[in-house]
This record gives sequence, C-alpha cells and structure tokens, in this order.
Amino acid sequence: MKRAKKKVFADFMSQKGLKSTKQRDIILDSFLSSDRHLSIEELYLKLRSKHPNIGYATVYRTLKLFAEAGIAREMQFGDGQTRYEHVSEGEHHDHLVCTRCGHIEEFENETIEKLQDEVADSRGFLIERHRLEIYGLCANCRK
Amino acid sequence: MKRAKKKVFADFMSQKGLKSTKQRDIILDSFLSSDRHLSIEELYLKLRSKHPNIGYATVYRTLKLFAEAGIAREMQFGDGQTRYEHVSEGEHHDHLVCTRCGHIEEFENETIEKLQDEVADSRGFLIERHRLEIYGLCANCRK
DNA sequence: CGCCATCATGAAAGTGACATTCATTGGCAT
DNA sequence: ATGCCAATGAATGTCACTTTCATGATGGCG
Ligand SMILES: [Mn+2]
Ligand SMILES: [Mn+2]
Ligand SMILES: [Zn+2]
Ligand SMILES: [Zn+2]
Repeated sequence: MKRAKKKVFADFMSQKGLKSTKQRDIILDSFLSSDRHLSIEELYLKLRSKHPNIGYATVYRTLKLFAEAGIAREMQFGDGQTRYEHVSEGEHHDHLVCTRCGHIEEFENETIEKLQDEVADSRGFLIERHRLEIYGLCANCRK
Repeated sequence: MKRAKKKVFADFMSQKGLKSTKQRDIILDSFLSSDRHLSIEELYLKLRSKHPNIGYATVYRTLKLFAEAGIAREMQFGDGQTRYEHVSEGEHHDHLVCTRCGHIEEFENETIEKLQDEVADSRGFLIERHRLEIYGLCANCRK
C-alpha cells in the first residue's frame, strides 16, 4: 500500500516531466509512515531532526504535489492549519474530531451518503464533493 | 424576527455591561437585513457607502459580539473568508454550496442527524457540534 | 562521461485575512 | 454636567501560507 502510493506518485511525476529528488523521496516516506492527518508544520518539524537541510517551502510544495497526484488530500478542521490526509483510490470517509486532544477518527456511513444524494437531488444540486465532520469529545477525553 | 434578535442582542449587551452605540445599531440593522452568509469584508463594504466613518475593526468586533450573543454563527466554506450567518434560537441546518456562483442553500434532515448520533455513540464520542456541507453546482449553474 | 536546459531548493520576502494596540472619542450612571 | 470606563478606527502585529530569486541538482543527449 505504501509501495503502491510510491508508484502512483512516481508515475505522476514522470508523466508531468518533474524530477525525482532526495528531498521528495524523504518527504514521501515520512508522510506515508505517519499520522493520517498531518499539517505542513508537523511534517516539517518531524523531518527537521534527521534532515535539517529540508526547508519548510519544500515540504509545503511537496505536499501540494501529493494532493495533485491523488495520494493526499487537503483538509481543514478549523484549527487554523491545513492538514493532509492519506487518500486511497476510490475510498471516501468522514471525520470525528476531538475538540480537546485533537484526535481524529474516520468513519463511513452509506446511509448518510445516500440521504445526502437525495437532499441534493431535491434541490437540483449536482454534487461534486461533501464534508461531514462531527466535533466533540473522544472516548478518552470523556473519562 | 428582526425585532426579536435586536432584543436578544440588547439584553446580551446590557447583561454584559456593554454599551449601545450608533455603530453597533447600524451594523446590526445591516446584518439582519442582508444575505444569510456574509463575510466581514462584504458587510464592511456594504456599509462603507452610507457610513464611511465605520471602520473594518468595528465591523469585525461587532460580528464577534453577534456570535457571542447567539444571533450569528461563524462559518468556513473554504473560500478563505469567515462568514457570519443568522442564527435563531434552537435552530440548526446544514448547507449546499455552489462551487461556481457561491450560492448557499440551507437544509435540514432529521434522519441524517440521527445517524450522526449513532455513529458518534458507536465510537464513544460526545457530540458538541457538527458540520455537513455539500459542494457542487446549484440548479441555476447546471443549466 | 560531460553539457546544459530545466527543474528543484531554501532563505527571505510577500500576501491576505484576521486580531490587537493605543490615542482619542463617546455612553451613561451619578 | 462630570467622570469613569467602554468603544472606535487607524495603524500595526500575527500567522499560515505563498511566491520570489539566486543557487544547486537532475537527467536527456551527444
Ligand atoms: Mn462522506
Ligand atoms: Mn446538521
Ligand atoms: Zn480527545
Ligand atoms: Zn451556482
């Protein structure tokens, strides 16, 4: 799965005539082996210790590339930072966000999706995408 | 309804020991008689012609007060601007957002709400709030 | 290989939408 | 009318990107 995404990215890059670099390899590796909802800053700081020579701008631009290539998606959870989450082809999910500890859980609910389609249909809307986020306290923080 | 919200705000202000001012009256009046999803900038510009002496900072702070008082709510639709929408006591709704013309429609769906509760329960989450936004083309823009 | 047109990098500067400061103005209880 | 304290708005600060630009790397070609 990690290997599959590396291939998707490599294909995207060569198809676009872009180059393979040491920085991009390192950033991709780190991204794929970390939390599913990482901000630019977080990934940058995570790399900083082992690779102090990688700049914030490179992390920023590389994450944008991941999104373009379809292996990442930009998300806003209202904490003031853009987060990048892993994307798998054809997969979709929504989120539960803990307002205390920041923990993010994912869920899928086919019935909700269907009801959204019905709402859109009834208004003549053509759906491109949607976002459903439930904010509250996670099981841990409720204790 | 407009009168009801003015009272809610007036009560909030006096209860907080805050003062009634000409600017706040004007801003409240303008807010209540405009689009349901207005950005600070939009409201500021709308006022600018008739009231060039009202500053951006005052509009900004007054909208925050509206939110505190419970007659407005801050919303993010991903266009880079915070929007303030009208709120009525106990009312809730979600949104359909047109990605072409920016048109925003509101809807309520009790079944979706119930399913969200079930999802949260099954994960041990205690819901504080949620957001559901459907992005796409409105009936007009599809033509 | 070695060239070199392109692309990539990162430090620094720019941007945009808030958010705060501060000197001055203005409510309003007494 | 007086004085205290909140309100105002021009200016400035902040923060998370976003872009610029001089320098360094990549990789197709001969
Ligand atoms: Mn979904
Ligand atoms: Mn809802
Ligand atoms: Zn938590
Ligand atoms: Zn539209």
